[in-house]
This record gives sequence, C-alpha cells and structure tokens, in this order.
Amino acid sequence: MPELPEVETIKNELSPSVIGRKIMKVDIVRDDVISKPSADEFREKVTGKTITGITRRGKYLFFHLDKSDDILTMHLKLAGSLQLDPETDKFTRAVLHLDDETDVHLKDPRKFGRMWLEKDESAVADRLGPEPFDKDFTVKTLAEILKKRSSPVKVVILDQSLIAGIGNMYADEALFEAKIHPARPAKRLSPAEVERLYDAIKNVLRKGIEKKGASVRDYFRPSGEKGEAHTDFLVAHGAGNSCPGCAGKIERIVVGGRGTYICPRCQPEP
DNA sequence: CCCGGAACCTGAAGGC
DNA sequence: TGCCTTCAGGTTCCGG
Repeated sequence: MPELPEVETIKNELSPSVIGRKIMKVDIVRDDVISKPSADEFREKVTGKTITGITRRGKYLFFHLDKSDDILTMHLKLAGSLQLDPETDKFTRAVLHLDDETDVHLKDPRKFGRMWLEKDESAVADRLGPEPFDKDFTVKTLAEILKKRSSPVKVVILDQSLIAGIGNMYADEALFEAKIHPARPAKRLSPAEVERLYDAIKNVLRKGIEKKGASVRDYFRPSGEKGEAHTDFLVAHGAGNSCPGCAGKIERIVVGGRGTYICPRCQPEP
C-alpha cells in the first residue's frame, strides 16, 4: 500500500532508469486509468516527450516533461505499483515505452491508481498539508493542527490536507510508538504526547524509507522486489501477536472506519 | 463545519 | 472442494 515511504522509494528507484529518457509510446490498457484529459489526448501530449525528473508530494508523483506545459501526475492509491520491464499480466493497466527499450508498467490489481496531466504541481500540492520532513513541519505545527480538532487523533493525522503522506499502516505504527490510543480526541493530547507523536511520525516514516517501503500486500518496488519495512512493524496488521512492549496481545479495532491495530495496554483508552 | 458512510475494485484468506 | 464473508486501503463525494 503506497504511503509516503513507498512512493518515495518508487521515486528514488525509478529516477535513474527514466530521467533523460524519451517516451516513445504509451499503451493504455484501460482508458479509465487516465483521469484527464481523454486517453487519446493524454497519449498525444506525452508521446515524444523526455522525462526530466520525478518529484513527490505526499503520495503523489510528478513526472516532469521537457518542452511541455504538462506534468504527468500519478496516484497509486491502494495497490498500484510502477515496475521496470516486468511481465505483462492481467494487472498491467498502462505502459510507458522509453527510447532505450525500457518499459514502465503501471500495475494495479484494484484499478484505483490513476495518471493524468496537470499544468502545475501546485494544483495538487496546494491541497496538501506540510511534508513531514520539511523544515516547516515542527512540533508546534503539529500541536496547532491537533488542538483545533476533536476528531480521533488517527483521523487527523491521516487527513492529507493537514499532513501529507501518512497512511493507515504508518499511522498505527506512529501512534503505538507514541503510546497514544488512536481514538483519543486530537485536541486532548498533552504537550508531551504531541511531542512523542511528532517524533514517532518522523521515525516510522524515516525507517520506512530506509527499508524501501512495506510490502504487506500489493506493494512492489520498480525492480519487482518487495520492501522490507513491514518486518519492523510492531502493531500494523499484527492482530493476535504479542506486544513487543508488554505481555498484551495486539488487537484490531476500527477508528474512523479504518482497520486499526493497537496494544490495548500500551495505548490505553481515553 | 463536522462526521460517518458509500463508492470505487478485486484478490487473498479464513470460515463452514 | 467450493461458496460466502471479510479484509485491505486512498480519496472523493454525498447526506445528515
């Protein structure tokens, strides 16, 4: 499931193979993988363009094109991956054929992933909260975000318009590390808890990037390999496991409609 | 404004 | 063996 560490890994590992390469041909297996403009217009505007760089904001990827007004933008949603020269299979939704014979496949078992054209990165980025690793994301920033909200703290940190990049797995890991129950109203966290959460968010995301992302299910790196970050997960998807911090058992609950993993002893209810 | 829930999809895994 | 249910999960939209 691509969250910030997975999308960052894809950007880092795809860049050396695609930067400076020209897109010779675009195969679109299903038209609805292109959100805008039409599949035909997309093909026309992208074909023949050279990729000058890839950037990431939150969980979005931007492929910058030479001599173009358009930025090829992607969101992999729940299960999408970008793979270099894989076998074509029933999950291949689109292929970018590059001028050195490299093929970049968008694979996506669940068909949620999309690519489209934007004139400007800010059309997407302006709707997102700060990047967790930007200088302007401080403990104070997080405290300001949390203190206005009575929603469960987990719902708040998953809100991309407030903080960009955190998804379900890393939210659970961060809240466990900070020893905060995910259903706690955000505004009721103490200053010490806010600080623990701040450190935990950066820590779990940093470790996720170091381990090249978490392959709990559908995530693959551009090489087709899995990431290793999930092997360090302490609670996410670990119902029934023993808590690493106490004798308790990890439980699955639902918070904000999302499957949520906690240690009920280390993360006591409000 | 806030919140909950549905919709979008389908494969894997577990229960019976 | 096979059918049925549950779970996974990011974003957007709709209704209360």
